[in-house]
Amino acid sequence: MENEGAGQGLHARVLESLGPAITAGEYPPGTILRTDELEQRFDVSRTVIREAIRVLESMHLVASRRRVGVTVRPAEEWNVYDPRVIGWRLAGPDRPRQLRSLTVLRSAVEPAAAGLAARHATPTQCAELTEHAMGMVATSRGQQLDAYLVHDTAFHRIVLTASGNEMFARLGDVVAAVLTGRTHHHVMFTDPDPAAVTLHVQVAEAVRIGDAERAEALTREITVGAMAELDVLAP
Amino acid sequence: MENEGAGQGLHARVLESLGPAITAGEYPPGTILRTDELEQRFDVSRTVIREAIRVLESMHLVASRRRVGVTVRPAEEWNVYDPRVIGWRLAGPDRPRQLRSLTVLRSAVEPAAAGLAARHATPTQCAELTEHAMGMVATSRGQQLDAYLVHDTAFHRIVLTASGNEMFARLGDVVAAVLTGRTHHHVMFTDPDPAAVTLHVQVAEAVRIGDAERAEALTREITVGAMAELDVLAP
DNA sequence: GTGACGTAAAAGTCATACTTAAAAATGCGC
DNA sequence: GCGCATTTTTAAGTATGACTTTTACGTCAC
Repeated sequence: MENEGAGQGLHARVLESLGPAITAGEYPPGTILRTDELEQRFDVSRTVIREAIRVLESMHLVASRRRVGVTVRPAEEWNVYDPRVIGWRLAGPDRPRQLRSLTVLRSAVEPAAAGLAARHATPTQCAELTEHAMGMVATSRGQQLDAYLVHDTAFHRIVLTASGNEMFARLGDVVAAVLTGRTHHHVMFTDPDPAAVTLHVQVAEAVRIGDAERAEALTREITVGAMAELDVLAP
Repeated sequence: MENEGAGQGLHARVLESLGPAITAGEYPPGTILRTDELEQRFDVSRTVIREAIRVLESMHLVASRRRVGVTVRPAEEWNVYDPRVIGWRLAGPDRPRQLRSLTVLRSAVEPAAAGLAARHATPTQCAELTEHAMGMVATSRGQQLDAYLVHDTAFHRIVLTASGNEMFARLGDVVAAVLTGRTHHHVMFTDPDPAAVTLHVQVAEAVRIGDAERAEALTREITVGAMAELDVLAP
């Protein structure tokens, strides 16, 4: 996930404080925030608070109504595909749930993307794919998890992009976040599953020769593995 | 798609003017919008413009930099999952492309959702599913496309919700938009494909008895049909 | 109790003054 | 003429006070 950090400007600072708090459930649905209260709390002007509120509103995290105030909306109404919302939830107490739902999404999307990639990938993309698969092999043993992760995320990002579907392509950050989260939460000592590494190599090959069926099936195996892995860890 | 229309407030009015224009490609990437110029154009105060800009910025449609202005970002950077962005693009010249990419997304997600629904659907949801499948049968003949559409969208929305995955559930609006768009663009005279109607009935049944494999396979058939249908129409 | 009405509270809007960052122009030494 | 530091300038960012609009809520008459 792109680290926008505190962003620039005061409104971003307010946003980076309220956003995580709301998505963490610190303000139950229906909670009312008053503008002038926030003004004092953050010691900034109305302008700044209002702009932050507008952004939260566009994420459907809050709704602003006259004579009432800014009310926190229930989680079911949030724009859960907003990269920032995803980032905040991954950083908060809802992390396990979020990681799980994203992995399920990934399981649905990535096989389809791989199938399309087999048809549409450019020679360059095929080459990069093979390259990163090789990189994964090279770094799959001996505590090189960070280097491995770089190749892994790059690999999946390329598959999603090569699918030629813009909606798939924009999930690259999400997948990267899941993979990163997985690695850093996992037993950082265990080397990656050799079977998974092999699968990646095979996917790269299937995409290269344009075998959509095979690329899809192999990718499905990868995601099934990811789901299984999550089941072992999760509560 | 939820018709937020012009929303309330002046900033929403500005947004509903700039958003569609940008997503329609009327301002090529890199185009610079100056705040005071917009102020005059819309005859509103700085506050209003700034709030609208903040929202566009949160959608990654524009980036605001000091001493430069508000620059329009390239389409690859847009938050294409934002419901409003989807709505704007569906209403603009990019409609065919958008409809296509959403249908592909749907093809990936819905079968998986149906599989999960077979495991997690509540009795109530099963009942509703059957009810709407019946409704589709009842309205599938004799120019009742509007009534049919109501059942169709409800059906798919329930499947997505019943999957128990929040990310899937939030695609309900998207699927509804695609179905609606399909119906209203299509030959509004042709009755729905009887095979598709039957498939919906069978999906409802599979979900009811908890046959995940079958629910997934049948839903895949539905989405394959939707893709094929699109291929016939599209340029 | 119900309905009309008035009040007040909070968001929304506007205008203006001021601050800050950074692009661009300027000037200086070499 | 070229490179680098310095100043200038521009447009966004912030702060503030005055005013408008919507609307929840309490009041009063019936």
